[in-house]
Amino acid sequence: MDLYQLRYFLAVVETGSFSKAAERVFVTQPTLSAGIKKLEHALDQVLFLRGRKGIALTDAGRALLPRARTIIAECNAAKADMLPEAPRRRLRLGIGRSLPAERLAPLLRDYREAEPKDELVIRDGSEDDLAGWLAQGRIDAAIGTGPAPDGQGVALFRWRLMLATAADGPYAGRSAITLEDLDHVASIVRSHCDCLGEVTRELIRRGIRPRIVCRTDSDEKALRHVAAGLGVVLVPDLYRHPGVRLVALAEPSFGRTVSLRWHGRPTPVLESFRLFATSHDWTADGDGASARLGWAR
Amino acid sequence: MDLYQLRYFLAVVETGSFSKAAERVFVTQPTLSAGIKKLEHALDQVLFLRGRKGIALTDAGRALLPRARTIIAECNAAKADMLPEAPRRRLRLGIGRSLPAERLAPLLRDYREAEPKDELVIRDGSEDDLAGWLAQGRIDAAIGTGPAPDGQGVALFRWRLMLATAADGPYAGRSAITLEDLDHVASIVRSHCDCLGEVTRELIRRGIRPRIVCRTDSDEKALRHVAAGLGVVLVPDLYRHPGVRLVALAEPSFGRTVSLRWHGRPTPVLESFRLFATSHDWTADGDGASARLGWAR
DNA sequence: CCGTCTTACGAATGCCGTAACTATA
DNA sequence: TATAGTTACGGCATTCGTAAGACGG
Repeated sequence: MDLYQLRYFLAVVETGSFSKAAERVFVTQPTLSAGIKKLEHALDQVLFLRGRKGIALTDAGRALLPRARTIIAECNAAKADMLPEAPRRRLRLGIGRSLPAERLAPLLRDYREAEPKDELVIRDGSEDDLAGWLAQGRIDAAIGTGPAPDGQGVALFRWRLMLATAADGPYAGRSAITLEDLDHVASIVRSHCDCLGEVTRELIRRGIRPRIVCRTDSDEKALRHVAAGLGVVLVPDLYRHPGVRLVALAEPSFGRTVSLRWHGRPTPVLESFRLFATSHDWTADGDGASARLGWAR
Repeated sequence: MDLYQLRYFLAVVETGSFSKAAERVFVTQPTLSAGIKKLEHALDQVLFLRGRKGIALTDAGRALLPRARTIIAECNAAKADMLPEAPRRRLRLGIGRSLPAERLAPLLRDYREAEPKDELVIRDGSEDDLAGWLAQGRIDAAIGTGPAPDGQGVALFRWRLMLATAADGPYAGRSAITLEDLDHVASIVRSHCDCLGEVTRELIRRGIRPRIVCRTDSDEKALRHVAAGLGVVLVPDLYRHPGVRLVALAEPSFGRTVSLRWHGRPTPVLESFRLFATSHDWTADGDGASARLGWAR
């Protein structure tokens, strides 16, 4: 067992792929692959299930994960301890309200562990807030769905609206639905949804009238109502909730590309964060279990 | 920075010397020396002060120590996690009452970190107790001053009786005293002391009569009384107490050799523990600060 | 055919041991 | 002279990159 192997291991877990992990640790993909193999051999355990859908942790891998995290975090902290008075780098980061916190948390935690000396200051707000703060220099960068000026932003991932329905409800078995299926259906409206305008316009254009049973600006409440069978709701596919199944919206697809964007010349700490964010595994769940794990269980 | 370097680092701290550390990690001494140098270079910090009296940790070394401990402990634990159902090895260890617990604790902690799967069961008792338990097979090994049958014991370290006196008291400035100096001096008697018989016999033979002001079987109480100026007391040189200075007993030297001993054929776990105990730094304080540090401060 | 991971091979790095050296007591 | 640590040098393991192969969508 060796430190670099644990770094490779964490990189694979955090990026969700061998190739992206290789980028993150600045080696070629075969080199990283060999490193993981060495680690697996040293522990005499298979750590990842390599499947066409991606990478999944085995039980042994899950057992190793928290230990690897603390080992690498302690190493980084030890190195940080030794550089006294390094000018503290700060990154003020604005985050769009529409992004679920549990998706962002792993990225922030991973970054803090990798760069313990950097200070991350998070603030969330609407897309308008973010644009304003960015222009005023009150934040250094923003993660959201707003447009990025040329060369001052990178796409991170894309989400699409999906229909959230009770796991035992009428649509639970369907692989996809269309807007027409929503006519007269008991529906919940997330009043803060980024796509609300587009969707209602399209519904009106097609003469579809869902039966609104609840309006809320809380995603959590909306999903709980769905789980309870009150109705259905359109949510970004990032969300997960017990008792709720997500069904794809077939024909007109509503969605947003979430990007990291900034204003002016990127600072060093921003470059470092950008490297992390662009190679992050956005499909993973907040607790480290992979969303792709479905195929492995 | 690399794992093997941290292992070297811990070995040096725990054994108090480069040579003994090299034995412990099964490399030659130059190899270990180079490893430490690599670590110091990687962290850009001097970790050890090499003096003629031994090794002392620098501030940087002290800062690194707890992190190195958790890193290595987590690594060992991770490896241990991967071997499920390894037949749990148990070592029942008897410890003589005369040994201060704070001297033994570092050894036990270090061993537990190095071999997290092994189970250490500690029991303390008098030397007679230890001998009896050992013969009955109720403990696997004993650490104490009793004699070891041939080939069934190894010496660990030797202590001598020293005079404990108040730091601001009359003897505090002396480098050594003789028994004669104790005539009519206010003295405390540790009634459980291993050497009590020898000492009193010698005092009587010489016609020396200290003035007994307190009898106790608590080392802690005795030393507190000394610090308060009640009198002096003879204690093993292992002891430390705030406000108490130890002065050597010049001419007749009373002492004991502490050894690890067992009965019959040593088990594998005992061999493993013996390796640790024989290369342990018995001069170090319980909190990891070195007793030899005097020369470095 | 592209994306993803594995296998194969040559080069460079670096760990390790032996041996010689230095310094203190 | 003995003990403790450092420096010098050669052997060998291993990490890394490049290139080619296997595998599925």
